[in-house]
Amino acid sequence: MTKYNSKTLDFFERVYKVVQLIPEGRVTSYGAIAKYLGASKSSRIVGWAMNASHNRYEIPAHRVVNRTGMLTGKLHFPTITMMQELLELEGINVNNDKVKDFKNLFWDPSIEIL
DNA sequence: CCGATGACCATTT
DNA sequence: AAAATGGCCATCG
Repeated sequence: MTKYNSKTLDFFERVYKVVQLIPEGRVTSYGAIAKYLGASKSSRIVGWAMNASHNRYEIPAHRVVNRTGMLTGKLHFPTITMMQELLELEGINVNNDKVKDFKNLFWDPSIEIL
């Protein structure tokens, strides 16, 4: 598949690490992850990392949404309904591709991780 | 090498 | 307050 530079791979792995730390029933945003990694302006690259996460480890990408709580990445899943189903399995209510109580369920790594 | 695109976000108008 | 614009950085044609 696509080849990546060692630097990029390092950044990707850091992203995966944070994503894997997200507790069940909680969600976070691309920007929050980028911020935690010290690259608050590189939220787009976090999205790329998630795109590449398919070939990497088992990443709970369904717990990562954009800052408004919308399931923007659901189109990249094997099936467009999988993301929502996975979230609902964890007790997260999804309405019209948006996470309900997103503000309350939001998990900020830079705050929750010491 | 250059221009366009993107699972985004913050600022400006 | 809603909509447009810019920035950011890696990937692709």
